[in-house]
Amino acid sequence: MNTPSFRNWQSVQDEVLRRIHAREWAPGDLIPNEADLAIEFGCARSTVNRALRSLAESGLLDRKRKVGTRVAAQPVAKATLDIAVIRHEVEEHGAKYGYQLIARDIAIPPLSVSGAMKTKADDKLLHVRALHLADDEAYAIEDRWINIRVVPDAEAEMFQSVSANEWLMKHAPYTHGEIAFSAAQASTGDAEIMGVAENSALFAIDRLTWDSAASVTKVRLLFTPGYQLRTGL
Amino acid sequence: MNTPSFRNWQSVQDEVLRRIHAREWAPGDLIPNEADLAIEFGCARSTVNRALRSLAESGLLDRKRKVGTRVAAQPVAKATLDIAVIRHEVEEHGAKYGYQLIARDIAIPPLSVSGAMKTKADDKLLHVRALHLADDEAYAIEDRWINIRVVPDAEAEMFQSVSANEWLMKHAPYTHGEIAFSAAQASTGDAEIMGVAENSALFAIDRLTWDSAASVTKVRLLFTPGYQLRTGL
DNA sequence: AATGTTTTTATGTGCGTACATAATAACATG
DNA sequence: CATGTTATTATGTACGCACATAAAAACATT
Repeated sequence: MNTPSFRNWQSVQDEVLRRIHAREWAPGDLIPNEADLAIEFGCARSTVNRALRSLAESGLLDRKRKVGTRVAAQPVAKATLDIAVIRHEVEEHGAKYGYQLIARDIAIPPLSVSGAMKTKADDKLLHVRALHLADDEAYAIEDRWINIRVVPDAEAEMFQSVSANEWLMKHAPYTHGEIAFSAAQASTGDAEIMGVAENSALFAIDRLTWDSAASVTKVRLLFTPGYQLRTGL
Repeated sequence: MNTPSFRNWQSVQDEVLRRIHAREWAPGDLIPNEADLAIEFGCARSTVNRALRSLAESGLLDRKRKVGTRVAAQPVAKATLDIAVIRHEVEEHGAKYGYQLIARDIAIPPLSVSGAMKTKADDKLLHVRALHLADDEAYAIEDRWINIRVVPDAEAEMFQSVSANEWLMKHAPYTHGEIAFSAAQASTGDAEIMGVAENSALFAIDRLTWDSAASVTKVRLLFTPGYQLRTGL
């Protein structure tokens, strides 16, 4: 067997993928070590390392020091979702973006919110509710609480024409966050705003972002029926 | 200012993150080039490269040859979801996993399925419907079509005790796939099987996987109300 | 047999150099 | 002036070496 010499990490990766896929290396199998592969492929070990590391990151390989590299038995499919600003999402679909502020006030949030955001139960937060439109039709309802202790500038912003969704992206950095996807039934009020049947199944995204130890904002986005969040595998 | 010498790529990354977060490098800003940063940090350029490349992969930096590296203006939040085998998902919640086959037959699928799977309209596919349980309660309904031309072994498998979800992971490799998340209303039949109210809002995952140019399987998973798919940011 | 210690081994990472490549800027040419 | 050509520059990556580190295996000790 001649070795056609794999000079770059991508081609090494492709060859590894081919072998996994052709079942030359079956799920659970231990594959040769980096040094041996480097010799076989006619490249440096670091090149093999780059290829395998990247495959491990995407969940296709399991690597352990001293033990070796094995093909993942249960290739946990890792789907990476790009959560963009809603305006961009709409415009990328080729639709005209629209925005309407529904309500804006500073109030003491329900305990579920102050609890999740770890603010004091009697701390006032900025509460913004808005509607995002695509081609003049309801696209998503945004219900957001903003920690004005962390983002004091938000108090001066009326969110009449710029959505909190977009404003915060620019003005409030965050260190980490949590995101959850679920399905929810449209409440009477939401159904009316969106112009859909009551109890429609809505796609919901709940996001909570943090700046170090302090919560920045908590938002729930409810999308009109038919909305799909898609990605490749 | 003394430079405390950043010896490994992680600490370089942390320092870069700190500067971005502290707005020393604001969104949209061009940051110093790798060579300069390497000098400043007292490490090799390759170490800086590793740190910046990784940040670019996670969407926080935009890099272009010759142009340089800039802090992403709209840090597109990339959420990576781990889509595991349902049994594992259930067991990780500390619940007892259960499985029930609802139906299994070989039939001509509706056009929506043969169209998406790019099989001939009169090609027969293996159709499996099953219920996944957690602590003896309905967890998710699986409705799956399998391309028996691509996975002939599936024809001999009855899926009485092993779910197609799990069996395919082991026996049918795929090269790529698409996944979509949405919300759906429970049909009368599904509601009855799951023991939930009709028209409940269910979380739906649709997945279509390919082996090169041939479709392997198309599946829709409907989760009982309350289900959440979560991850960090 | 149970426990602690040392060796071995495969991955993880750092370094410095070299060259490849994309995109821009500077320059030349009709 | 418009257009084509050539430098310049920052990232991208390959290479070979060195050493760090985790984990298992081999060995020694009680």
